[in-house]
Amino acid sequence: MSEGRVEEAYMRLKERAVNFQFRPGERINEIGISRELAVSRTPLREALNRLVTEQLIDFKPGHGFFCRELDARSVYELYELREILELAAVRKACESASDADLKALHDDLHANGLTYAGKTVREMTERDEAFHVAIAELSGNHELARHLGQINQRIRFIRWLDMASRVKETKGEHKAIMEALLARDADRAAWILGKHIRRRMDQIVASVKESFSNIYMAGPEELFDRLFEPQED
Amino acid sequence: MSEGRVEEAYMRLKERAVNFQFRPGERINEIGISRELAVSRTPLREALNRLVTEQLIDFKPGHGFFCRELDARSVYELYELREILELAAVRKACESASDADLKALHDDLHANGLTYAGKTVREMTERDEAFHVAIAELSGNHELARHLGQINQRIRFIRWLDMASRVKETKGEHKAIMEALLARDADRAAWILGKHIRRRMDQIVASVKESFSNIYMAGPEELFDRLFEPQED
DNA sequence: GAACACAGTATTGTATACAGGCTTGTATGT
DNA sequence: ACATACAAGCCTGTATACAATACTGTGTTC
Repeated sequence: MSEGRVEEAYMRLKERAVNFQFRPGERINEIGISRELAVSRTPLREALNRLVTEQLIDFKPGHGFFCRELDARSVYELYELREILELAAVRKACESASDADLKALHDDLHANGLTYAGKTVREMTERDEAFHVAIAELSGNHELARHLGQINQRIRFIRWLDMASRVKETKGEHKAIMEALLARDADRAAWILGKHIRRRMDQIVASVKESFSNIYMAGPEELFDRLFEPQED
Repeated sequence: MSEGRVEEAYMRLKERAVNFQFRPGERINEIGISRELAVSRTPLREALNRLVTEQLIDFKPGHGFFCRELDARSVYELYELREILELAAVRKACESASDADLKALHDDLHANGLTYAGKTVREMTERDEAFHVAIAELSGNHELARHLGQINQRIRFIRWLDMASRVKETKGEHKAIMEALLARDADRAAWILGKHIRRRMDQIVASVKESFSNIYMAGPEELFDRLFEPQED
């Protein structure tokens, strides 16, 4: 027993589903994918079924599995939900995180999180998400962090689109949030974080509405791997 | 093609997993269950895999599927998470729910939600959860309601335990929350709702810690079907 | 030219078979 | 009495086969 063909298929399919390496609405051909992943249809379908409950894959009985579609409304709701969870998390973190953990996050942010020159959009988005999830973990509520993680999976593609134009502000805002955290100023931390999340929500939603599929068609891979220019400050 | 053996197995297994009709930690014998549900192991395992990502079933590669275990810490975190989501929802509901929807919820509460005499614990817990989910839906954020629903599944068993002794207060508190909602008084609604959720969190967590498995052993079915006494007021 | 019918093909849904690991019970030895 | 080793059985993990359904493209008719 090789202990994990399902596990591997699950992770690789999740990667594809999160990144929209399938086209929205596209049917997923089980035979084709099973050949690509070198597994039979049985573990493949088990993995797909896991992704269905995470809403990363759609399933229509009698028709098969399909790539999810993201509409503007869901994106809006998911951002709203993200804001709710993150604000609650940052307040709890201010209350109950240990000094050592706060310092560790601060040091990590300053070591890796503030320079974007020469980094790819993909890398910066990863760092961005990691910072936010780290705050959620500092709340001490692991279930909260888990649900935030699930939400993040579903909007990661959008964050990529957004990050391409938002790196510079992100940097300063993360720094400000971190400082408020270190000062254990819950109101200020929540205020900055809320602004940070809501900031371009409207633009994001609008861009989903009109250009989501276009952008996808243009080839997302190119975008993710694009390098940032050297930074000024 | 009968369009849904997986679907049916999924729902029936979910019912069992939510209600702890499997013992915590117990391995789920695929052959046995597949006979009971009259399906083969293939769709059964697909359904089980769905439940794994909902954390209603545990999976250990190479060992099979197991009934989840609920520890006190998770219960605490899930209650905390529930409070976060419900408070945010009730505030949004105060802002943006339509008068008609508010009135509909009010009428439904008064028609069905306030009498417990002769009802079973199961029925009252259902009504309780339905009221809270209805508020979440009134927020207009369907993703929020969905995540709340997922959290509720995992703590439903605990709510049953709790409801047996808490019906009377529940009734009054629901009424008060509904009134604050109708008045669109977000602060008051959130305050009451928060108290309502937090109220016996400590006792609940304590009771999980010591008596969860005992209570289970005693036969949960008996508890769920127990009738309430006639009410005084 | 458009709509419809039909046949052939592709694809899903499920059962079953089988190999390999896990578990359990027993027997043996200390 | 306890621990350990071994063997038998059980169960999981996965591939494959097959039936039933959905899809596609072509030809026919109005």
